Amino acid sequence: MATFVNERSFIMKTNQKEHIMETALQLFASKGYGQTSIALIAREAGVAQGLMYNYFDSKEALLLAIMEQGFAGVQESMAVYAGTHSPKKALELHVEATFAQVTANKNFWKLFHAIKMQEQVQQFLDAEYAHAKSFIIKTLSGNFKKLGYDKPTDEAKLFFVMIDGLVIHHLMDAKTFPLHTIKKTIFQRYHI
Amino acid sequence: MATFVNERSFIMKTNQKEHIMETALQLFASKGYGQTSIALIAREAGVAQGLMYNYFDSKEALLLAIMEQGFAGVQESMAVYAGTHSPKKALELHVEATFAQVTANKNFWKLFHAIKMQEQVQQFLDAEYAHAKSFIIKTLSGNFKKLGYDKPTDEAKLFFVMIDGLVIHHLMDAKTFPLHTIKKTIFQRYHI
Amino acid sequence: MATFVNERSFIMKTNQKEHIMETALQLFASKGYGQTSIALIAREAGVAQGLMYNYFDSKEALLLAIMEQGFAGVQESMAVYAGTHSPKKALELHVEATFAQVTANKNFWKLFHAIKMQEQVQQFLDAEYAHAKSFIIKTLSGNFKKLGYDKPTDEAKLFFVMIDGLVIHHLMDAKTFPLHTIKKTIFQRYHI
Amino acid sequence: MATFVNERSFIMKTNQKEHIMETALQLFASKGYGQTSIALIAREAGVAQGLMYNYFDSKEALLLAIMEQGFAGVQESMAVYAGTHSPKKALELHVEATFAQVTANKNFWKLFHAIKMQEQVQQFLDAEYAHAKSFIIKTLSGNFKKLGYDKPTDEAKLFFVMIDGLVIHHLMDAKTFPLHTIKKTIFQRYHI
DNA sequence: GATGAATGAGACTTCATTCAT
DNA sequence: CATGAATGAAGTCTCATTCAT
Repeated sequence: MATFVNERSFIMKTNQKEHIMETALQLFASKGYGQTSIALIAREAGVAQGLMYNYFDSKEALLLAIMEQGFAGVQESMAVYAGTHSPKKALELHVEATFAQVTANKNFWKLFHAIKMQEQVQQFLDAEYAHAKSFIIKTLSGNFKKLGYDKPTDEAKLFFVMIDGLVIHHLMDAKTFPLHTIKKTIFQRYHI
Repeated sequence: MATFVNERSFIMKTNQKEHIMETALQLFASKGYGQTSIALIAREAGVAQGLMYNYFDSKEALLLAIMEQGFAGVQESMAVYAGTHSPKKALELHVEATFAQVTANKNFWKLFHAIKMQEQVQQFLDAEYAHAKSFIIKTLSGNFKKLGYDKPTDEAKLFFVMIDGLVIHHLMDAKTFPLHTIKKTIFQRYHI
Repeated sequence: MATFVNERSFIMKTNQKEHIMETALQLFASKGYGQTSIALIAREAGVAQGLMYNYFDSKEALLLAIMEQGFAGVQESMAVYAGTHSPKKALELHVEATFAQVTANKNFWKLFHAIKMQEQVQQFLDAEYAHAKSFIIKTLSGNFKKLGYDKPTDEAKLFFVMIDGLVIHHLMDAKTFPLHTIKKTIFQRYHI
Repeated sequence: MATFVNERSFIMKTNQKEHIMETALQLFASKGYGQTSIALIAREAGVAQGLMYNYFDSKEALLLAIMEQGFAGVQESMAVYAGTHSPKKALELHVEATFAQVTANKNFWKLFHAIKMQEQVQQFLDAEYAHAKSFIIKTLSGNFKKLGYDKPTDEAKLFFVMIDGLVIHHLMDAKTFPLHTIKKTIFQRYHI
């Protein structure tokens, strides 16, 4: 009996925190971090303003928690195709995984791309992001080398910014930039 | 005499307005629009806070003026290669002109890319930006068609997001993403 | 059996109430009443926040309870030398008892002296404090009269504020104002 | 003409800042620092809340400014009797100057004594206060030595806490502890 | 045009207190 | 009795904007 109560209250707590994070993510993504007030998040989430501070030390800590959760998703997703593959298969999986990530997590990626250019925020993103970025480029570079490309690192960078650019424009205007249609053109270009 | 005085004050005014816009652009680009206060802009520009409102109705109007000035630069730059060219030359000129624009106007493009994902701002950007975007893609598409590409519109979109992605990453990390080195890889890929 | 359980729970309760009061006193004394939150007291005492309100109606009631407990100590201590003594012995005992009180109860006296000048708090202190103060002065005055002092009431007031001043400075800086060293000078001055 | 305007606006500015400080001092002294909100100060001073922050960086900075102004008064006052005097005259002047200070500046001294026991505030008081305290005790000690007292430093400390204790009680209850009546008893005691 | 003091709405945050469990 | 999640009022502070000079 007591166990049941504890479980339920644990679930409630978790849900409440999750609920706040989801509401905040949605608002941050659509209005921007700076334009989203704590008051609005609380109102939309249907909780009192003060409750936010039971779960997060500050508005910035809330943002950080959201970002970390999002990055955790990326790492999971990257782990999927980390195994040894043929270089072509690896390129294919990178694209597929990236698109799947973005599709499943649109709000997170909108927020991420909106925020990443602001110097002040880069500090706490850099630890996680710069590392992921250089890891991806190194991996891509290895694959392009195996495929006999002339300057594999430059090819990798170009591939990376192409995927990233496509994702960014897809997030802003999904109709004009549909991932799965343009993906075919990418695969043709790289003979995947 | 009076004419001279008027001219001088006109010049002063123009210079001061320009000076404020440049100061604001630099601060917006480095700290973000929301994190830059009118007080800071005035202090950095060496003018009184109230003076801003002689030139701009509001902080948002100041941003709008900066954006419009930036877009005017783009149109000028696009006009350069608007003439009839061979499709390859046209692609080359597009890349060159874009990179030249970005290099000459780093702060504007940093600000633009930082701001473009926020729904609220998109409204007044859309009029100018969406139009430019679709114009560029249409032009690129025409060139890819002339070059015999299979799906010229998708090729154009891919080309566009690739250039854009490269520019974005260059603005964030110029050392890892040098425009002129990676440009060569682009030209090779498209046989330019 | 039931009696035993009741006794135990009664003891627990008493101890817990005492424990909360002691924790609160220590925090009030070191951080100040206003700077000490209920949350902190509960955390330091190792109990739930809500539990406080089973024992005390409010934060102010907790303070009041602490103050009353402290004053009870004073009255006990004063009872010790309330008997008939020679006037010199009475003065001596007053000093000794005061210093013993302060030494045994540093936190309470720190809190008391930090709080006593705030008008708002004086209201509920006044009932207890003003009475004690005037009682002490009256008693001292009687002793100085017996000793043949010219203006015994003024002497009593001076004696009182001297002891009080010494205690206050001792509480703030015990090294510079050691009670037992300066006590000797007092005794010499009054030929005790 | 322009000079006149400048002068007047300078005076206005100065007055406004002074006016806020005086209002704040009065409220801090009567309600306590923690119990006095910025909103109340602004309301009492008849200005907007935001204006406070044109003159003071924070509520604490406002307190600091008030304290510094108060201490400046003390130093001025101490300079008056800093010259060479007979030791008796020096003691007399110390008492007179202290009482004059307190009488002229009741609110400041109420605030000071209410605040001085709070650990957190002591940090920025210590620089100014601890120095003044030890200077006064050293000076008094010199005088008591000249007068042939046995343990001049302990005498000085006792004298100091006696004056301080009297001031504190006078500030709380001026009727029971009138400075000028009790002063006579002090002077008799020390044969001044 | 130019100044900068003044405004006031609104942001983030804290915290005593309540209440369902 | 005990918990601690939840509340909501109130506090400090920021900042775009106005206006008298």
